[in-house]
Amino acid sequence: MADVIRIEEVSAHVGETVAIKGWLYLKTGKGKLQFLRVRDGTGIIQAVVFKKDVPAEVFEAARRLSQESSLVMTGTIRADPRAPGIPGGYELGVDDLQIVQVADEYPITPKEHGVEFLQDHRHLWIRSSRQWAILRVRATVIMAIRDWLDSNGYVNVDTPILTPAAGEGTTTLFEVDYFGQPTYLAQTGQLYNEADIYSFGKVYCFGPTFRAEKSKTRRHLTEFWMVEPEVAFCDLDDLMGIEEEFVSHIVRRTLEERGPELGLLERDTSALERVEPPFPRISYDEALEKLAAIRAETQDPVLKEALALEWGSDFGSPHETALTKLYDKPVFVYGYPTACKAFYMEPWPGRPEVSKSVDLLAPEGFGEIIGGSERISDPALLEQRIREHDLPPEAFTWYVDLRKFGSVPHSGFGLGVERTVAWITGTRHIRETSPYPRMLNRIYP
RNA sequence: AGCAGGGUAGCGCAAUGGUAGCGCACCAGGCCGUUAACCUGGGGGUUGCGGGUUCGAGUCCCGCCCCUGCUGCCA
Repeated sequence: MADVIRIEEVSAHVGETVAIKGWLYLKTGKGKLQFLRVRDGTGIIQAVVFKKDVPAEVFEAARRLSQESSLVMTGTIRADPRAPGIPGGYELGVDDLQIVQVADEYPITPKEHGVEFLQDHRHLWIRSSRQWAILRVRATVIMAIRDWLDSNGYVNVDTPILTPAAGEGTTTLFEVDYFGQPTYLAQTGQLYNEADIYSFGKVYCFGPTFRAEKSKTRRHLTEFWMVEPEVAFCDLDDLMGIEEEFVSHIVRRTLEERGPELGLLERDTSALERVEPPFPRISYDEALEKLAAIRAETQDPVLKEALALEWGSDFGSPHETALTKLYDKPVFVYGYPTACKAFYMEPWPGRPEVSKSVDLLAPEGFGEIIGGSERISDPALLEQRIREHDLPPEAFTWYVDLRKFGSVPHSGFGLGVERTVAWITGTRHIRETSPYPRMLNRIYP
């Protein structure tokens, strides 16, 4: 039997007789000619079955194939500019064809479907070319994340998912019964990261996090993946430098390795090619001024109302969108009011009402993909903040301990994988960037 | 949680209070280069659930369930 090749590598096999194992994605029959578009997991290729070139039973088999039927084809690869596929431009002239299974009537057709129907069939929907491309990009983003961190001196030290107390008292947590003791699914690994830097210097944790927020928006999941680097002897400026190198690397790797997928998604890659350091850095105060200016200019009363903001409040979605439209690459906003941020953030020198925090907002209206800060290094101040936020001091004894044994300025951030993939792929709703998204009202399949 | 929109064939949609229809998918037939092919024919319905108004309800009224979009919260 001919060697089995992967569609991804088809250009290296022109003129050869090969075998391809896969599933029928689409069939357009034409009398004595059958066009089969076949997926194998690495791409899609058009296979052509001519009645005069194959035995009658092979042609009959091709005619019987239903969408998603599994098959093994043997034939010759040829270049043909008419041929669709990923990558396009090549097709298989079929000599022989074995059906592995004729699929039952497949519910997802090439036509339109509603959101609920597609989500109910997520186990099948992931085969669709758009979903396939997004999830391939996701895998590359994850590889680029690990690659950059591993090759820049970060040690991967994963943090627990079952935790005894809230990481950031503010958000709602999923409670689980841990042998009779109430325990929570982690919403961040940051506090443990802060312990780990005192052993390794630079660390990151990477895994799923859980937030029981009743959010129903295009940018929220209740279970999402987050990578959280944490660095000793690192201030807020250093942190922004790390973030822009890190994010630029992720984008560059995706452009290098997932061109066909981004093409299928019709992503404007010129916008991604501009993502190189340095990124603009604006303070919260400057951002407020820019928003006020946009607000003064707009004729749209709805937007005018949505952009109203007092000093001291955190940005909402409309503010982020308006702000990022001013730039053609990701933008840092730093120095948020202390009152709207977590308890552990270092205050700005001389301005206790401002924290040494920084968010990174993705361009084109995709919004926040990173949240980070310099952490409090003084034990007395940290204890004071725990009291001010009404957190149970006994749960944070170990965390305060870290400030007593060689405390140093340190900073870290969390990057949301799904939001980053949504931005890079140009996907409007975050649910398509997770293989099996968990949301308010969605836990199946 | 708030505001707005929606639920009719497997899927996407239509239907002044008066015989529930169209496209896709599916089945049968035709077609030698299709790009979500096309042509001819065919089967397929408890109109989300419960009550009410009416001679008559997919359509109007009340309650409930579910979905979508946006906002808040955040990555």
